[in-house]
Amino acid sequence: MSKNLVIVESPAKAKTIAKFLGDDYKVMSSYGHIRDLHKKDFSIDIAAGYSPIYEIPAEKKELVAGLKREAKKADMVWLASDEDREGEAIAWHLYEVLGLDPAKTRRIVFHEITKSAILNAIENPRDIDINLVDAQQARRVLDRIVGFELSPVLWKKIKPALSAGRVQSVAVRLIVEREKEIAAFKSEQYYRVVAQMQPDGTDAKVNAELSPRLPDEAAARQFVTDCTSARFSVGDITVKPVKRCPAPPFTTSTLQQEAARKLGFTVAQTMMVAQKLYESGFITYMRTDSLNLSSLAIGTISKEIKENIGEEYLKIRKYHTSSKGAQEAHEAIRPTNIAMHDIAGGVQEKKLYALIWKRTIASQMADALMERTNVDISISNRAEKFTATGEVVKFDGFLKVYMESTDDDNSAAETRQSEGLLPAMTTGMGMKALEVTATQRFTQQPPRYTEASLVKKLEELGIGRPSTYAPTISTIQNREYVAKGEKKGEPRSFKIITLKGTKITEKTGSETAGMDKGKLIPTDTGVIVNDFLQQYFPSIMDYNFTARIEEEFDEVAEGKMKWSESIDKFYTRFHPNVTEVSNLRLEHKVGERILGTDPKTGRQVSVKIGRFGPLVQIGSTDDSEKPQFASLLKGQSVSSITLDEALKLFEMPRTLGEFEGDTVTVAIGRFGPYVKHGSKFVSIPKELAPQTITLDEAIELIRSKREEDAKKVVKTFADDPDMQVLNGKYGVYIAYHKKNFKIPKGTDAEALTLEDCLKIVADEANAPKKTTRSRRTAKK
DNA sequence: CAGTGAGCGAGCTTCCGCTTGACTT
Repeated sequence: MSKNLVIVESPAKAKTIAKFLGDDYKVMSSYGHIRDLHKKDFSIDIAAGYSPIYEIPAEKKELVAGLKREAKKADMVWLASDEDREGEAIAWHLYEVLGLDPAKTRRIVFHEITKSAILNAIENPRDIDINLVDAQQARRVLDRIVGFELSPVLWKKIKPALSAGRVQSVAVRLIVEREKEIAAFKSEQYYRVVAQMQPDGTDAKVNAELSPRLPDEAAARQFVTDCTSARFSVGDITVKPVKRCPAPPFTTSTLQQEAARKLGFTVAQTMMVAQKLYESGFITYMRTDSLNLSSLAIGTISKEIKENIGEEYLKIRKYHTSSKGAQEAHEAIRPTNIAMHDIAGGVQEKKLYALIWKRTIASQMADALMERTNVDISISNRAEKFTATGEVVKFDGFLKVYMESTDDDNSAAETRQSEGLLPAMTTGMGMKALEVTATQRFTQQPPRYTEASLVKKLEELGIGRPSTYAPTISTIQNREYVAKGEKKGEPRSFKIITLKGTKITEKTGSETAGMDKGKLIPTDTGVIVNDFLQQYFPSIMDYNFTARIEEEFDEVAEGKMKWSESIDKFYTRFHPNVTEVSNLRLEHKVGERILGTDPKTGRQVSVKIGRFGPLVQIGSTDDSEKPQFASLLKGQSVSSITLDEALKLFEMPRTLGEFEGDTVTVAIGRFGPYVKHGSKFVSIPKELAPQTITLDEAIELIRSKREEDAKKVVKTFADDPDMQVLNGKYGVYIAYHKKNFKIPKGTDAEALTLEDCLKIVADEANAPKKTTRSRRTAKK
């Protein structure tokens, strides 16, 4: 029997530590927090000094009972949760819930999972830091107050089931404001002039760019014309060394960014794959904001670089976390064993591992040394100068293994000219212009956020934590505040003026401007909720709200302020504000826009957010006659829809005629336009418009839908028409009384009898709802 | 891409941060 019980947060960590400690120690995991405010109740007793009412969630009861049993048996309980605010609170909740004896309880922390670090921690135990616990309670209570007081205001004023919170609402604000910047953006034209030059007496070619850029077509034309009679000569030549440093090792946020850029992963995908790598023991913990590498890791990385890359490539570096609110309970994300260059596993796991491996190695490698040469080329009849830039790598350093990507792919393309070595040139040397090209360009609108660039921005603002970046991104999409959208670009033509030899030609090119795919775009609901919150709760929406409140929590952690005082200061201002806004009698519904009057009825036409999303309304609820409603179509927006477009939506449903004795109608539903025939529905494809579709086209759709349905049915039974074996997205399944059932693996679906099917249905119904996995299997 | 095709009502929704399952008919 173990004399000691060690409790850590994660089971994977528990497994590793158990190996170091031997039989006298039993190591268990708390799986994060074991206690929290009730999921659905407010659970804060405001009158009793904001006292939180905690409960152990049902799914943790069994776990807690197990911990309690083992704690009773142990001579000493070591609380080894992370050394940050949340970790301290976990230790305290364990202490309280397990009813631990102070004489037989120790709080320990270690910064890396090595035998010496853990033994050292055990040699140096301390008490639970109650100030740090209080700072966590303040954080928890504040977030609950903000979320649970603000959200109901939105239900009342805008639409049910919406949500607001300290983190998510600011994330939405960033996206909404970026979209407003884009809408207000006016692109300006300029002319970029590049030339291909040849130093006299050589056949070398040099690419050079004019600086500054030219403002308009007239200037560009004048410049190119001037070039026909100009003499070009080499002016100043400057050679300077340039160095580049490697990026620091990965944190959660930078891993999410690089995996998005280099591998095309979503942030949720990155975290899932990283979790697998962590559980398999390939990488260190993946939710971290620390840039630190353990001394042991640095040792093995050095060895790896010296042995396999070269001693001159080694440069040991210490990185310091600069992001606000970093708590550094873990290491940076790195391979647990750097000598392992490749791992066994799926394609995604291999790719992500390779990325982490390279980044980690590169972070301890030497700077890359470059030599950049700038050559000015003067023009006899103009004040501007061309510049040719050459860059040669003198020592590749970390670039040998890894190079960080940037979000801005345009700038990379524009500077491509400056790569490589320049031919030998000397000041005063004459040059010939082989070709001069002036191209009309346009300034770029601000970029929309991607999931990863939003995470980066949130981290910069100190909002959210490594464990919440991915869930926050999911939440704002699930609430339909933002969506990954596609923006079709606008075609745009641009002018190119070229001088070749002595001949000037002009032509027009075309490109697509402002196209975007997979970027985060606010929905109508997102914009309206954001504007509402900003108008009535500006302090919560302030980008610095979290930073300011964190400063106060720091004071609580240092024992300079009581946590309830800090909450009281906030609540006495916030709560009256909530009450006031909640009781506000608004003249219009929030976000409503009046489009005009319906020419047919003379009634008012308006758009707003309804119970089920954006809608158009003819008439008002005050009228004696009931108003008419219609949902907006995909791609339409409350902020931009016109009266004509709105009225078109009421041309549905349209009756086309009869087919096989049933009426055929067209309408627009939740999932877009559809044809209804009797009780059957068929979606109308994009090529056909519901306004113009004919009866024949509709019948064609109905027929092809029938064909598809026929393919879907694998088997039916004469004795029971309700029982069907169908072919769906995930394979063959059984449909019975509007419910679906999966078929056991390895069954031949064709051979199923009605009895077989009924048995599968019955088994499913009898099966316990939640399979509580037996401890026997868990132990193994 | 299998299925869904509303809109008074009654009762529900909601936060952020720790951590993994056991599910994805």
